[in-house]
Amino acid sequence: MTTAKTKILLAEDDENLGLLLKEYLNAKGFETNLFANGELAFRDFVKNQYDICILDIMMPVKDGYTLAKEIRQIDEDVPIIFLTAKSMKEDVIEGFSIGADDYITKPFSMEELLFRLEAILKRTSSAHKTAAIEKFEIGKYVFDVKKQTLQLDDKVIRLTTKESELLKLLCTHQNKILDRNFALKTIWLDDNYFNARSMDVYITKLRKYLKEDDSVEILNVHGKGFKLVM
Amino acid sequence: MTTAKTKILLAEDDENLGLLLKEYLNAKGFETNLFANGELAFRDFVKNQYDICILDIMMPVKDGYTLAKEIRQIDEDVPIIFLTAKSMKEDVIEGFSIGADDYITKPFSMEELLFRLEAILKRTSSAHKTAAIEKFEIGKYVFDVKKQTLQLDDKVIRLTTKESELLKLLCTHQNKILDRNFALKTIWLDDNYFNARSMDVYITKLRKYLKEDDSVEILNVHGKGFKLVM
DNA sequence: ATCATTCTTTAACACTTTTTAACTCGCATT
DNA sequence: AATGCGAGTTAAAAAGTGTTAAAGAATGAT
Repeated sequence: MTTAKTKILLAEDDENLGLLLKEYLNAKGFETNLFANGELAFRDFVKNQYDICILDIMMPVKDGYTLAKEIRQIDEDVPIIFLTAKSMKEDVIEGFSIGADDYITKPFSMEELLFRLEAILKRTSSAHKTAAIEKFEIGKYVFDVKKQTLQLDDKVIRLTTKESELLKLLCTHQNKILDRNFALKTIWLDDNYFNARSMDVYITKLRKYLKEDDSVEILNVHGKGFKLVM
Repeated sequence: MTTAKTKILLAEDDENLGLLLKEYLNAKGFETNLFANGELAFRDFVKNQYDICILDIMMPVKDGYTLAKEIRQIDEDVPIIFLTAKSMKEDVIEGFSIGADDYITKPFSMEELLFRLEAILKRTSSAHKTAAIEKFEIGKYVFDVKKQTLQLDDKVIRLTTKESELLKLLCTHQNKILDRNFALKTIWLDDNYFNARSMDVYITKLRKYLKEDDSVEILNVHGKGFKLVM
């Protein structure tokens, strides 16, 4: 039996660094595909199966963060590592790193990258088998995150992506306050006024879906966020 | 079903001690996230679900006591252990330990920490299942903390967050004086003049809600605070 | 490509929550 | 009784939220 090589998607606009990384990783036994911007990387990601993605944040045409978000749209699980400039503020990186498995600040050593890479692959490959089904019980409802459905007895409500993302955040914070801005940055990527209003609209929708069970409620905490209590 | 690791939030500014504790706890099967100050710890707490918090009192930027209060704002139940310097007076510690499940004076052995940790987890994890409903009987009223409702016979009054928080504090101090500044710092985080006046407005509101039962009263203790008697 | 459908955002308006202001009353110390 | 400060109360201001409908985008089928 032949063990397939671990496939790496590498998005890096700096050609020197990109080729260097590719050479190094391939020498270490990986199969690396390099793309000069997020657009090209994404087009290839759609067509191929990758085990891990290494994305530079700063890239022309499509930046790494946007790319990561798009990758997440079609694959919730593939590990993503960000490459960030050291000059970036910690809180910015923190925002970026949401949904990422790790980030490395430039300049970094090849060894460091390899180390983290292996740590993540180890961690995710074992977790992969168990984390397949993710369901929440919300009162009498059953919320299937992956299938984006909300089930009550024999009635199945199909949720949209945004509805599902928001409900998932509420569930993971159940009986705690889900901070408005956190939710906005996580789901909408930007906590501006319009996105905030959009979120309010979705809260209304979720409340409508959940109104059949009085033991479940989405409370508002003025100026802070929302709380799913049950 | 997979048993998830118990997640520990560790806030400790002494890097040596912090890493040591983290290593030790992880070796014992916990998943520990270490933060160098209260600010960083809080930011992460908002985003993640922790099973227990271990907070050093003395920390730069944001001390452990302040952090604990903010944590309590969004999570009433998560166990909190304080790490305190031995030099602290007992009465100070007592004040600090309000809302905490335990405190350990430095220096302490790893074994001691582990012992207390497990004791608390045992205690709270079993309580968790029952303590889901937190209700107070206030005369003929029933106050549901989680759902922020005040019920009298078949009439249900929906309380706002601030109303609910204040009433809860009054209930936990029933027939005892609820200190003004304590309440302000707990709910408003700051005991300035305007917040104090705001609190007075809320006292008026609560009195109105509770006026149907003469056996219940919110008394003022001049210059000290308020007392819910019944 | 075009149309129909679904999802998401924007707009509009009503309503709530919280804070601030203003005025009044009461307690305590002189 | 006079003073000063704390507290009681009401109302308005300021900010935030609830809700519905329609516009705009994205998606999928013909």
